[in-house]
Amino acid sequence: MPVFRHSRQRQLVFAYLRATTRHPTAAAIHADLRHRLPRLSLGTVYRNLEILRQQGLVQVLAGNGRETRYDARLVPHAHFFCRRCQRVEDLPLTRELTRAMPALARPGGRVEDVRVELTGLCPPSRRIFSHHPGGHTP
Amino acid sequence: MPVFRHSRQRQLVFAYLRATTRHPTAAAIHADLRHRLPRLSLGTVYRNLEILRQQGLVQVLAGNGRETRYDARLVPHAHFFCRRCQRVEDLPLTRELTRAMPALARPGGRVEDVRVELTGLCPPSRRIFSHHPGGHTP
DNA sequence: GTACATGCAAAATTTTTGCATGGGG
DNA sequence: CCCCATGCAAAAATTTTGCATGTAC
Repeated sequence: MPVFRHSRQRQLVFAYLRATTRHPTAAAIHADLRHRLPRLSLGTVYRNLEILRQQGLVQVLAGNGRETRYDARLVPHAHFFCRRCQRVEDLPLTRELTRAMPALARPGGRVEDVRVELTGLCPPSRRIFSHHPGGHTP
Repeated sequence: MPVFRHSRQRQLVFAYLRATTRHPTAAAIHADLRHRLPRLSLGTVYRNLEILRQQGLVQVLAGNGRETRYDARLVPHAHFFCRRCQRVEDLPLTRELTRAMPALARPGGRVEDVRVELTGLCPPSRRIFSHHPGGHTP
């Protein structure tokens, strides 16, 4: 296992993720960081995200859509994907759930990560949907 | 919303998913079904998976790797991704958990799908890992 | 007969990688 | 100094789509 260094790029990617609550894609991170570091390449963003993930500093959100999203919050939490506005929202996980989930796995293995993802409509999006004429539930 | 038809291809894709426990990727489904239907195209597999998902007949697994995997089991269950052997295994979800999870969401929205995914090492893979010389925990 | 579905191939999208060069420890 | 990291561009991998034609209803 290599000894990872602290490059400016890696620090920026990590700091950016820690500071946002938007669960950005790699492309979004790249676009935003380019304002500060114009020569930053998308490949470098991907490479750093993968390294940070290996270190357990970054969580990967798979989601429904096709782009992978990233998150650097350390406390265990779930994610809510709104299928209309495409936003991802953090949800607190109860202690109870946090404890109950690794226990689902077969004994003898090793659980390294737990992911809870809900999909649906967030409250504002749901309101918009029900105001639409032509809804199929009059 | 279109009135979906029952084409041979769609029936095959669905029947295949119902019969397997391997959580295959679109490419794997295509490869296997080609033995029965040589002219089946990968695009058609993707289109049908998307339609079946809209109907709630197929669940999409996001996982860790880059390919999306599919599942047609109807009972609520979790998934365990082994990072070594790359297999995906079903885990039963307790009634309690099944009920507790939609309740995490903010009231006023609508939860349409819940996904629980664990990542780590399955029991056989963990054994192999600990037999490796050079492990860092002597 | 109409609208949905398919095969095929091309395009679009997302992610990874090879290589020469730069820089942290 | 020695690796690790970067930028850049090309390649790979995955998913979507346009179009002519087929087929379920």
